[in-house]
Amino acid sequence: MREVSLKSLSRQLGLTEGTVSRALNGYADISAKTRERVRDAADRLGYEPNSAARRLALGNAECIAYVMPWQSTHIADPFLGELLDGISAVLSERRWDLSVAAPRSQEEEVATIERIAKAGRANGIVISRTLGHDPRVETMRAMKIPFITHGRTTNSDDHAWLDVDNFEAARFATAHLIGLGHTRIAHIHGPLRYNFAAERLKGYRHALTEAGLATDPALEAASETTLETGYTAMRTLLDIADRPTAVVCVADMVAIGAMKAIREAGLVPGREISVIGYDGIPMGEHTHPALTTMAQPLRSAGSQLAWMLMAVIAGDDPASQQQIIPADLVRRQTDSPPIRNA
Amino acid sequence: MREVSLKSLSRQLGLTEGTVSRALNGYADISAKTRERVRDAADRLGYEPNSAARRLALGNAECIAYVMPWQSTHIADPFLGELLDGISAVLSERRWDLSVAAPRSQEEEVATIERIAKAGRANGIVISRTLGHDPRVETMRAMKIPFITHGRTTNSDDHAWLDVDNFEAARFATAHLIGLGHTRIAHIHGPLRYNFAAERLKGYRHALTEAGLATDPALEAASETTLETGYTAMRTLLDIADRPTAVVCVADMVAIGAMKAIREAGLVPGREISVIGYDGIPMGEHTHPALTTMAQPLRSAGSQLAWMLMAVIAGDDPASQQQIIPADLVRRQTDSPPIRNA
DNA sequence: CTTGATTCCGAAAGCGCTTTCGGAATAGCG
DNA sequence: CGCTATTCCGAAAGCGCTTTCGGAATCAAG
Repeated sequence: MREVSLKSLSRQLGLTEGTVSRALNGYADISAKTRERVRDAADRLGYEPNSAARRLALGNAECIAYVMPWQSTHIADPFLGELLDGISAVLSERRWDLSVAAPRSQEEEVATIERIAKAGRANGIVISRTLGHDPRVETMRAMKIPFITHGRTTNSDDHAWLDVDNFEAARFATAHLIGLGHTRIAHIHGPLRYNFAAERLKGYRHALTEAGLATDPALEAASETTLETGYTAMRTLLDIADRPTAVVCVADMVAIGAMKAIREAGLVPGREISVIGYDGIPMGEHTHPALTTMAQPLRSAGSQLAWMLMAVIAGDDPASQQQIIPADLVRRQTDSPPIRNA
Repeated sequence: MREVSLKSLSRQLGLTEGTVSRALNGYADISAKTRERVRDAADRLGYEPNSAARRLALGNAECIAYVMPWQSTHIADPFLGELLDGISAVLSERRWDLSVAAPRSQEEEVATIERIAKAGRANGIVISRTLGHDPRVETMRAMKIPFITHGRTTNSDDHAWLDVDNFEAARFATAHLIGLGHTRIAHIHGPLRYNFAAERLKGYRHALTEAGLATDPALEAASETTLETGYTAMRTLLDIADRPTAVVCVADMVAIGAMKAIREAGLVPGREISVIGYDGIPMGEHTHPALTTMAQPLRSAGSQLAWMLMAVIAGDDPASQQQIIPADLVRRQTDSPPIRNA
């Protein structure tokens, strides 16, 4: 199997490389007849332009890069596949590539981004799990490379992003519990350097205040977005004197961990203590009892991100590519009015 | 921020591009002094060679591609992150790229591989979830592009692969249950086109035969590798006349689904019916009761695959890059002797 | 001091493709 | 039929880097 190049193709057709190239790329100065002839031959021989050569000549990487967050907790992210799938779907339409980098520290994250930008490896970058103040965003800004973030930062007026309305989601979930009659509502929040975690905490507090309830530091417990840390966070919440009758969790996995702690305390989630998760992972339908949660449409996030980034690359104002998606309450079995004697 | 190129760098140093290039690449015909001088300047200015140009000149993509399996069930794979992380880890040492493609059908899978090979986009390809007879393997063979598969095929003597000893793992799990005294042991298997599923089924049957027990088609139920299908498979197993007292499942998610069905039938997993999963996902520690499973070290699979593929790319005989990893029984709470009156 | 071996760098070609430019062949017009 | 406007393709430059080759300068040896 000899590599079929532009040279061999053109020689076989009795044309110049330039002509064949223009025919393939649909230039108007090639007659319809020869264009057909060239395309047929290309298909037949399975010609595919060498990507490095094309990229060099075009000065275009035809590639976007996804830089994974380095935190190890993120590695088990079940959404990664969907995200990549979504991005890849829109890229493949234009035959662009998706390159994935997995930095191993925060410094490497920044270094990776710099290298991608300087080497012209990609036309744009997408990152997720933004921090309130995110050094990655700073370097991408400095590098002047198009980018989009999955999640806002505290200062993201001028760049492209796709985010869930975290504040509103947490506020809504909390208000829902208040509506059910709860007054002692706890919150297990994520690491507050993550903007989504900080926003959800704010939303939670806002709902309390809004309803005339006092916020209580004892009712706020920290966790990572893992089952284990959700479990331990819930245990501390169970130990306090005036035990909460409900808890809103920063993530479904955290909620599942919390449910485990609740069961171990001899209580049942959704009766003595209501639990609301966040994410809408499939597993939530199958927990015992089934988890009530704030679900967000993740399936489309990847393609959405890709579309928006492509627009920025095409020259659109990044500030015009900002989109907020709502999260919906999915009521299952872990939310109910508080029990009188609890 | 003007892109710093070889030209601008060399001009600034009063040297030729060729000289600078050789200095940077450690050629011996450059004096130590100028080499230092060049490297300093390069670091200072943040020079990074343009990747397209480098690749073209080198005739080397410095990149390997991971082609995701197209099955949607796989998209929620929690291991994807670890896999990519592992691959990326070894690639980044050599400053290679990892490119990810997500085909949307079986035809596209093959087409994607062909395009990668023809366009010289990557030096090698890794795929996972191999089928017994896998068209992807055929095309990679035909394209003569180095590749490695995560999982064997029925005919994989001549290519590189990394695989778990599926047969032995299933045999061992089944034998373990037999050792506990079970005689009615069911198996929920995965889609048999997947080689791992077929192998595990074989191992299960072998263990029975080995112990002088008869295999019973009624005790073999099919599922995907999802919680839902595991649930429904278990329900059919619960309905048969002479109910099994134990079940070995093709995957942990399947086992979790099976446990749900068992609980719904008013039985408790690990008492009336023993359950053994496969994979060793973190969630298994937190199910209720905790899931006994055959665990495999997945964390290192990615880097292992990458190392081996690199060796093949470097010219090693693919047949020399084959590795089998064992799965270990992790006993938790769902395996126990059968109950007398069950 | 001459010759030959080294050391070190400049010059130039080339990787495979795209694109601009100019000119030969054809068509359109009076 | 001659002239200008079009149509279509060939020629050539260039994308930014690597690498081979040759030659000037330096060195050691005679």
